Amino acid sequence: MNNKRGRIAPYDPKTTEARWYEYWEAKGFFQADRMRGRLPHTIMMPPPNVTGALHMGHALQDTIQDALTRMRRMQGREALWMPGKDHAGIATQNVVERTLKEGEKKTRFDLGREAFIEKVWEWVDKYGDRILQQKRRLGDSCDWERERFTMDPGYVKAVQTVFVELYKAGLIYRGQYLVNWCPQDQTALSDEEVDNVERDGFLWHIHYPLVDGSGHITVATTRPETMFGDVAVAVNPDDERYTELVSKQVRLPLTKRYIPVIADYYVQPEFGTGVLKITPGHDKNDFEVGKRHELKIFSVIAEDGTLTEDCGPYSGIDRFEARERIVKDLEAEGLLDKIEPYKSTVPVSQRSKAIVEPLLSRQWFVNMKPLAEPAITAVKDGTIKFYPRRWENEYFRWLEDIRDWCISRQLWWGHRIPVWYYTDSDGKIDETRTFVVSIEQPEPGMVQEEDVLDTWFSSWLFPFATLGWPEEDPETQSDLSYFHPTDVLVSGYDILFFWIARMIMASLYFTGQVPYRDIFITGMIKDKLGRWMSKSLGNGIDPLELIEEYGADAVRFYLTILCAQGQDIRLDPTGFQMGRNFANKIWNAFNVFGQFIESGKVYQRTRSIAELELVERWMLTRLAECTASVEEALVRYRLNEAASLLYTTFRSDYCDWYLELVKPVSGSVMSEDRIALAIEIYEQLIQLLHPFMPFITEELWHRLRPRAEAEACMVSRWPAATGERDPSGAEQFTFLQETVTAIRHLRSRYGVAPGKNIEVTLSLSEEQSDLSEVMANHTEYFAKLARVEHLRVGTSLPKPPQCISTVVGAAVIYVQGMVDSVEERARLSKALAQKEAFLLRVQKKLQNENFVRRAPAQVVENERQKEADARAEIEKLRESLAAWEES
RNA sequence: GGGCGGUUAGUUCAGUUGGUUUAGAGCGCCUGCCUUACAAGCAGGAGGUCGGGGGUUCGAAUCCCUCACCGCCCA
Repeated sequence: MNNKRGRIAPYDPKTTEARWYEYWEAKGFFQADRMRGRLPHTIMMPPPNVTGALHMGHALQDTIQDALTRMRRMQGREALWMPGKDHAGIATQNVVERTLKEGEKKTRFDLGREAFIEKVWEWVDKYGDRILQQKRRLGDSCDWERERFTMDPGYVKAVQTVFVELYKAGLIYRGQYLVNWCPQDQTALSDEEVDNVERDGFLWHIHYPLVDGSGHITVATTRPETMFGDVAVAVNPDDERYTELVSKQVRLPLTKRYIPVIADYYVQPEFGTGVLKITPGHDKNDFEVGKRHELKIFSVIAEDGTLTEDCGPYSGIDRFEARERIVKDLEAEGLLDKIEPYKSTVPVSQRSKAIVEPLLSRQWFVNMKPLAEPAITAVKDGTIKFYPRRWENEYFRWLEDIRDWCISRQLWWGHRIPVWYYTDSDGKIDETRTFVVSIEQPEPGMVQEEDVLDTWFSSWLFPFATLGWPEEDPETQSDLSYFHPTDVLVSGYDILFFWIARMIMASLYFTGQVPYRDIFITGMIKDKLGRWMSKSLGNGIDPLELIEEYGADAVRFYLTILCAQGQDIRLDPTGFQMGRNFANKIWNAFNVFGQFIESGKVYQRTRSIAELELVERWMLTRLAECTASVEEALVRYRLNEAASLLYTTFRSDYCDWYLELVKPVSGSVMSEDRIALAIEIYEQLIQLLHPFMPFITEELWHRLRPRAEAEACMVSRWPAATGERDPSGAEQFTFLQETVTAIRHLRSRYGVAPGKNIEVTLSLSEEQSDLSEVMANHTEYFAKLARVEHLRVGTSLPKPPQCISTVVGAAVIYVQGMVDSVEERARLSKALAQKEAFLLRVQKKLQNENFVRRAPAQVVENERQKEADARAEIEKLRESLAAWEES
């Protein structure tokens, strides 16, 4: 849509963004090739789930990874950003099960394992690429040719090899232990997949009658439904209330079973009644107590969460319904003492949100301690560095107290465990014989383990399994030695243990190298109220909608601005306007000189910096400073600093000052040499902006000059930080800026019509005499920037009649032709008061002997300079004020 | 219970090893303007005793202690 003057429409990202991604990909710019013999730069993309859809977290992390990759590529590194996707065991299986149920009204058991897996593959083939397609909209410059799926044949082999190797090394074992069991998904979970959530519950006080008839002992429990698994009641040995009861027998209520009273220091006397029921089959602590006292273990809850057949009339009933019935029946028998409200911590499956049941089960485990130790060392000795550093503590805490990893899952979709069992004559597993760990079937007739591996057991290999490991082929092997270890991992702290720490362990064990040298931990994106974005809350923001509305460049730029060192981000979606407006600004700025560019013509600057005019010298200086700072910020992962710096340099320096001064007046054209410099600076700025806003910069880069077929901004050479500078010219221009701003202030303050020309006298102090000539030579700047028609410049000029004035440092500015003595005196007095207060503070510092003696010389010198400046300014202000008092 | 992070302008956030910061930016707000690149814009402006208290220091938003509130992780 055109604005009121009917000229230029705002920048439309849609057409630009669609065009360039295809171009880059077609030219093979995303591909990394070790044969080019350059220094590599590798980033492993955290592989998104095949079931996933792009969310703000991906958008943020991809923006960062892409910016780093693009910068390194432009700097001449062989930049590999390795993409992939994760098979996501439970998530994917759930999705396919649901569609199966909705579509064919069948369960996976109706289909059987093989047919079901076939269905999952169909689903993955159809929808699995969705998220990676979405990532292309962001502009991700990853090497799609290398894309890997954690269920690719080669990857499967890597996972199996890892299992076999770890088993051979004695680090994988099978055992019967109390595991976290999710009754909903009907699988075991690792400790990391379980959250401990505080819930409102009750503490039931239940009488357990003493067998000798001498009364009862009262047990306090939060889980009465597990009582059929009780094997003892326990008291603290030091608890005198119960000393006499120890080793007596009690009758388990609602049953005829007798169980002993035991003494164990695990019991806290002050909790409840000081008597606990011991249920080793359904509580981890009780399990330990049971082991100490050599008690039996009863499982009374089945895999589906119902009570087992050992529970008499309650068998087959769901554990929570059974709880209510048991309590009611206890009450009926007069065995319920009381019910207290109680906040208890319950284990909840992160995925299904179902309450996890500790269940005795035979599973596969990894002994983590030996793997953890080198991983700790790698961070302690600085081989791996965390950004921000504080995540080290979290990392160490987890690794130093690491527990064995339950890796088997009772699922169908995933990496089937490479273990084989002998069968008996009925074809059933022969439990009397041992098993064989092997990738291939060791003997005909042997059957493979039914369980699959935890998805993270494949993800933890990602950095090296994607680069060819464990193939012996020298071709793929050299990719591994060239790109691994990778340079930096960008990820959120939510998967620090699940993935990041485990990758370090796996890479160290299997390649002898760390997987990456730097770990950049991003904050998490929350909603405006600081809540996690979730489907159930409906507070999620879809990055694709944002891209639709603002453009990918705008979304990326604003996310970069927000991504300060690991802080969580409360996202206000209206903020993306900033990025959109900035893109529009970049677009329009091009027109200033772009309208004069003759197509096919090459504009080459002929003047050296010394021959340039003042604002041009200043701009080149600013550009050089900006370039150096951007690079420094990027290398330190301070992307937000780099982005804000570019924002200010482009918008304020380049547009508001430089372009305003070099653009031709209406009707005339721009000189070729001016165009050449405008292009030169603009080109460098958009190159620096390219990692953050790849699309618009690519488009404009091509408009600046005739480009050869294989050229592109994304593979252009990163601007050198050692640009031409003119510090003293820059300083002179800075003074001019301050003067112009002061004049504008007066104009605005006194309501001078914008179109009205004014007459100005600039009176410099004797010390500023060198500025006098410079300012006098740039009256045109004052005319353009502040509509100063007549500028008189000199040292210690007298105050002209009929004027208002202001003070900039030691200089006085008089704007002629207007008077408002009341306003003027008020304004000058206020300025004077402020300056005097400032001077006082500075003087106080300087009068302090300790300060002068102990502060660094440069700091003291600065303060002295401040004092001198303030004195000069105050003097000028007093003079101006005095002039008013006289009139 | 232990650990970590946060508290800065109306709001969302920057602020590096304590001193070029007289604490900045975006959005919002006020005033004026369609000034021939841009109203998704320009110019000017208001607005903060940096959560409270104490300490270290010549000097603290920044370091230390303590308290309060918010959030996260672990048990």
